[in-house]
Amino acid sequence: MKIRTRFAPSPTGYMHIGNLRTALYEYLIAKSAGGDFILRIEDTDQKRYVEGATDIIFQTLKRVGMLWDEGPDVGGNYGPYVQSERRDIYAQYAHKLVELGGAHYCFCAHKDDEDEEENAAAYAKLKDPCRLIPLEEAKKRIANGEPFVVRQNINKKGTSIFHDVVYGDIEIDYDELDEGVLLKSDGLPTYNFANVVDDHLMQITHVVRGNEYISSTPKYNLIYEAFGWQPPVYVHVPPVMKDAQHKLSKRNGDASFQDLVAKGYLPEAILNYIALLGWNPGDEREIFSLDELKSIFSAERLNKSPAIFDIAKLTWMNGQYIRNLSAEEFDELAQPYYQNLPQNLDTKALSAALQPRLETLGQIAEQTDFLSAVPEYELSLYENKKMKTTPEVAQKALTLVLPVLQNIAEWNNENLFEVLKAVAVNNEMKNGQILYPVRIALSGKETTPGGATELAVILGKEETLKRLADALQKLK
RNA sequence: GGUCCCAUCGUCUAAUGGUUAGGACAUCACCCUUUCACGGUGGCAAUAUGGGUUCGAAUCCCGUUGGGAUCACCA
Repeated sequence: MKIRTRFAPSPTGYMHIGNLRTALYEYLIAKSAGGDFILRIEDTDQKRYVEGATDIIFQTLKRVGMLWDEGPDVGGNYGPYVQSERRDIYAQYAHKLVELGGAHYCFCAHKDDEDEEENAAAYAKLKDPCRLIPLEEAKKRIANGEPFVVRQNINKKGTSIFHDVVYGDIEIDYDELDEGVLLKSDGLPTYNFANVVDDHLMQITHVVRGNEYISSTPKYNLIYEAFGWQPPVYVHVPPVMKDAQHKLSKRNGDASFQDLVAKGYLPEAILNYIALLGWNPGDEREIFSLDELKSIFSAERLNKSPAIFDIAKLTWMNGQYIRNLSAEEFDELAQPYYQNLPQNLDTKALSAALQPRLETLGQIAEQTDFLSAVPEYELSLYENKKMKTTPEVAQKALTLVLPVLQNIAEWNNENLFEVLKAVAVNNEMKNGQILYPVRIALSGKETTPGGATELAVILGKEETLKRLADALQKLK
């Protein structure tokens, strides 16, 4: 049978990292076996619906290259793929489930908000009195327009056992299960019902979801059983954590996928990193493209315990991705970050200097701030033990360098370096005694992307000479 | 609280009864070097704990401790 998995997010806002990882695993389980990956939007909670959230889901998946075979926009044979458009289907199956003895109608008034939990506990533990209402009578009340919900029946006694790919066999007593609402009074299903009906109707073979659903899985199996349906293979995954105690969540202001992209992380690197958060290939490789993951992924290697999201390692990995870019690709990705720089810069040279020095594109700003204008700096910056420089040495160096650079034949790194080295030799100075002051004079910073000659190339002849002259003034 | 789940360096993890417990990030040192990086070499660093089982346990069993999840007309 063809493997079919689905990513079924609620459109409640930004795509967070845990969600994206779940989607990745779903995608990989399907694609590593030549199966289909389906996108379904679970918008049955109108209160939480956020405008535009669906677009973010589409864009994010496309951005990382996880294309879906069926979904709201591309269609498919099992649509619609938006739950709010499947209302009639759920109602039909809910009534059918009542007929089959798997659920009952409940007319207890629902008090909004406040005591919701106490409210629910009362029905769940003491058993809903509405269970005793004869079916015929219940139908009459419904026909009369009385508001109702459909509540699951938990009739079984003893222990439920199910198998999970990650956690193995799990046993839970039926006593622990409560008779939750399957169809709300607004006519829409709860997750508990919608996911079962949809997964069956859409012929989903593998259900991947957070391990917080483990304890309610027996309830879903009861529904499958009542309908005579085959339950899917379950793959419950542990959460992605912010620290040892807390899940990563947007509530905490933790970074979402788009936040990371905005900070200059590459989508490919983010995807690569999160794949490794709870999974490993069994050998020591760490850098993978999505295509490579497709060919080596195996759900059996998924981990049971939560993984803490470590931005430091992502940052390192992002640096690896940046370095693996071709010079052209990097230059193109960097362009948006060059917007505030002077017009006449040699950005090719700038990109070449930046590429090996960056871990995120967002670092471009701090690395290039001196290009617009030399920042204020103390003369003590010319002091460097290793280079054997002092402000006095610097003054001498710049005085010697200025006329030489004015007459240089061609303004490129090779020439500049040769010429400056010659200045050092001719004056019995160390290379560093010439080059270090030049670099400081050009940048006003202790650390820069590139050495003296590279900065000179980036700035161009005119600006370089101007900055050297300015620095000399300052040193006098 | 009941129930379920989890537990290897600071972090991500490997080792499915026999390894000097391996790798990566971070960190530290050194090398390279026109600063800083990149790159290279090396160091520090872990089986939560107590009992079993076994010739032999990170690995299997039990307890303890710690952590998480769940107990909604949210998903």
